[in-house]
Amino acid sequence: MMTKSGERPKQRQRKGLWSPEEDQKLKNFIISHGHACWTTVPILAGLQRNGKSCRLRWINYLRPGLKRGTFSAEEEEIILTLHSSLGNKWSRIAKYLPGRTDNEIKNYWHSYLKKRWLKSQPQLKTQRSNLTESATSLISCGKRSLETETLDHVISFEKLAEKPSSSPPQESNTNMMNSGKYLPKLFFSEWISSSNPHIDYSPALTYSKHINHQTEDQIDEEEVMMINNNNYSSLEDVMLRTEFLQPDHEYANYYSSGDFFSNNDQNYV
DNA sequence: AAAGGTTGCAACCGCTGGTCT
DNA sequence: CAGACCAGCGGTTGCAACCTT
Repeated sequence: MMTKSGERPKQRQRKGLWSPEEDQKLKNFIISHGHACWTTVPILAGLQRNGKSCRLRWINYLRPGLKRGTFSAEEEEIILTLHSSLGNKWSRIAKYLPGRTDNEIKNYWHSYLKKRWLKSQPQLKTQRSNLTESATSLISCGKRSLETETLDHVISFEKLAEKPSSSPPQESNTNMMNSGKYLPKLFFSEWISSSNPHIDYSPALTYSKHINHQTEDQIDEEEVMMINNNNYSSLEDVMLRTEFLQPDHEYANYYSSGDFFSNNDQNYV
């Protein structure tokens, strides 16, 4: 008999931090058997955990190829750029950061966000208060936290505004901030609907090309025009269109495919 | 030195969407 | 078609480590 969540009746399942022994058991089991069904993994591996917990532990901690330690400036840029367009879609952001997990990125964002907020520049405070004020009336009816939701986008926008020469030639970032031309679309991008592929993400789209490690020469004029004219329907369209140019492309797919079982066992000791 | 506050991060919880029967 | 199962996602919580007073 199974519960609704697919778990077998508990024989007192453990919670909390994982011990090194549990880690080893899980790691050994998945290396030798894979994980066809997570609900059966703890049973077969002899762990008093639920499948969800095992999955999370594997993905966030035990999976091979995970990067540990602080984020590089480049990774920060990628997160900020993608977040400004995608919102809190951590798993989607994580796809562009090989070796980083959605949980890690999410945690980093919330830590980073506070620092940025405290360090924020005086001239942006007015703009921020205007933004949060206008946002309050729209968001107050929702269950989501105004501080986290609105701030996320304000901070993202700050980052975009700071970029020195990455703005589209026809309009400076400062002007974008002041004119408010793009603000509502970007600021409320997630609030409106993060799943809507037709939302206009112009500023982030324009800036997104910089995270692909490409020089201007590598982006042909047609693509620049398409981006600036917003002919892509979403940021992912841009990313998908360019990701095959990235050296990390195979690396990123490698993790999502699970192919490491077949050819990367030498990573284990 | 100790108490209280803050930060960072691992893990849990509840929800959603896809798949299967 | 409906319901059950399951994986995955994002929000939230708990707690240890660190910092401040």
